[in-house]
Amino acid sequence: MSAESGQARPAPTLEMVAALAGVSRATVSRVVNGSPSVDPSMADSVEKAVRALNYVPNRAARTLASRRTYTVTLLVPESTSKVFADPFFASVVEGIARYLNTTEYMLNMVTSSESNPEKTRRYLLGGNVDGVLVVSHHTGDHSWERLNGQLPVVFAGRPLVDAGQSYFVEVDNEEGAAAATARLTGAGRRSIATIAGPQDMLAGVDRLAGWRAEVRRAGLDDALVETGDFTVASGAAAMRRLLDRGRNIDAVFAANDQMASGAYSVLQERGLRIPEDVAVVGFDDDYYATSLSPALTTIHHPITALGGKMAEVLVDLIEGRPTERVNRLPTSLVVRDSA
Amino acid sequence: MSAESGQARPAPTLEMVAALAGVSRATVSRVVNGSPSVDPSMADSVEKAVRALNYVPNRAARTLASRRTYTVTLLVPESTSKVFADPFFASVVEGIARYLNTTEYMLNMVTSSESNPEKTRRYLLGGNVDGVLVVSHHTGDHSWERLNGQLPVVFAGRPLVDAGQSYFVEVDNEEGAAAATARLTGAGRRSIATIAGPQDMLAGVDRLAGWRAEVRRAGLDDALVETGDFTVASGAAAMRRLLDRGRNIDAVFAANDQMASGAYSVLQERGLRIPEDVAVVGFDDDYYATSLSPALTTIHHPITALGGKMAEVLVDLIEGRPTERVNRLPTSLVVRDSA
DNA sequence: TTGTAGGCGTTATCAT
DNA sequence: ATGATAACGCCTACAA
Repeated sequence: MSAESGQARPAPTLEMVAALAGVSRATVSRVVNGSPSVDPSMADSVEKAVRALNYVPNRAARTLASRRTYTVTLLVPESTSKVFADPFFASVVEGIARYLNTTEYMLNMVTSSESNPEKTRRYLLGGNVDGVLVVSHHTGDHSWERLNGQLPVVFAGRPLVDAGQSYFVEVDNEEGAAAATARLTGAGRRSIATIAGPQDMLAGVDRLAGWRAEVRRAGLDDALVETGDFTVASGAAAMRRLLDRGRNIDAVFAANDQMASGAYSVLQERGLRIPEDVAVVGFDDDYYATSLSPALTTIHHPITALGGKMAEVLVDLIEGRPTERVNRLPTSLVVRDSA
Repeated sequence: MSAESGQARPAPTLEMVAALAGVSRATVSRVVNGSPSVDPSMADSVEKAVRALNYVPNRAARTLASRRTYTVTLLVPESTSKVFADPFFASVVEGIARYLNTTEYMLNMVTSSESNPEKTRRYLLGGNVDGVLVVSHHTGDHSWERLNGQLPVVFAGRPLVDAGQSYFVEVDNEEGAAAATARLTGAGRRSIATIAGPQDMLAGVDRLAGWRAEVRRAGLDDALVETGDFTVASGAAAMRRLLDRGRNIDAVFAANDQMASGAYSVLQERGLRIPEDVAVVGFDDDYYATSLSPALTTIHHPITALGGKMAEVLVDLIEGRPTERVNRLPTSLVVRDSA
């Protein structure tokens, strides 16, 4: 066959279905949209016609008439460059896409060029979208909450200061960190240090708070703190500083698995056994957790679930269903060999 | 009616702009769409009105009337689960998104559930999209080329057997492999082995062919071949088999960086120095390349560019511009310390 | 329960 | 160059 570069036969319309089924367009519309009040026999012949013609409603027409787009936008504030390579982002998107697949909503992505945020803003407010999902890495960046009241928006992570109006879903970092630490206290460890994350990031702050809460609850010293920036190297450096304090440390809670990885190397280079001499618990349950030796006991960070929940909340918002404004997802302890 | 929760003032319409500018809707439409034949002064007042009202064309209406959606779909045949976590996929998408950002096309993703490909098919052919981009991992899976002739489609990677009709863009694996090998022959290596990729994947086949071509060109033995499956472990195993042949090998071209990493460990465990005793060149220039020690000399695989080119070709196709059916992207040698 | 008819915001075809 | 006036395909009161 000769490949025409042009389009082919036009898609069947509601009207054609109506003709074939011998009913009015209104009836077809009702059947297609699952209206409750339609005579079963009619519905039947309509459905037959739909299949015969392989009819699919035209989205644009539907949107124009109903003023609903059935589209939600994934807004990526960062410069397009690196986002997609980030496994965190990838997992969130996966969760979103998976949930949306169970609905009739479509996902479309727009990376708001910081060069021209107004363009993005106008697009969103131009009636082209039913709702917005914001996944940023500047944790707490809710600058797009201005859209609230105009258009439903759901954020990943809570804002730096919760003004009580934006919808968001976050992982319960504090509880997770406390659980990680409890694994240590529960095993009789008495000198528990932590390699904290950056204190200008919510995850860093919350995880440190969780560690501190549990350590105090157990009546232990809460001064064994060194901070890193979530990288392997910073974890190693922090572990080194901790050890150089000359105190006898028998356990470490690292605020993420990468820093735990850094701690491993220092611990091992100093001849300390894991977990015999020093037990280690991480956070995130990522690639590093399983590839380390001994395998890292850590806190599972439900990133995909986070995305799924975001999408769920947004759809609820769009359809006017009552929804919690803030959702905090629980974490779980994954026990392996390091603690 | 009662007030809808959250929603606000309706977006300004073309009609409102026309009223404010004191012209007809047709004229406004012309101005907005940059029609050549409009009186400058008129255009001016229209633009003023557009800004004043912060007018944005309604996408659905525009689509309905023009029968153009300005939307392209990224089709992901795999099961949703793992795709996003794959760095290759992530980079391709990044390239696509970046290019599309320079156009007026929107990107929307649909992961075709293998459970129900017909649904996807109907959506695509239902006039909801102007074109399709297919990124699959089953290299050569062009099962969606059936859409050709109905809707423009561009694939990542060439089909197993090129029937001469589907548009695709691929990286020149063969040339890249030859360049990698030439780095070795050029340095006077005489006994050059290769750790080939799976021979049921195009990348595996092409890279082996490139190695073979260069090795023969240099008049060397082309029997030093062992195959892996692109994983680190398989690379180590292949290296071991190569060494166990008892031949004196002074260089190795690994079909990807991960297998090169595996080769490194075996080489080092047998006390062979890199590159003094055995020079190594990889392919992909990924994370492994820089984290290995000594840093790996490798072939840069332009994944992001691949995505960008795909989008470019698709848009050209949609707009009826002449375009090459097959695009082969050049690779480049990245010289580091292993060869 | 089913059909009629008006409209959703643009583009496109004609005249003018 | 500009302006009426149909479509575009569907939804939704409202009427029957």
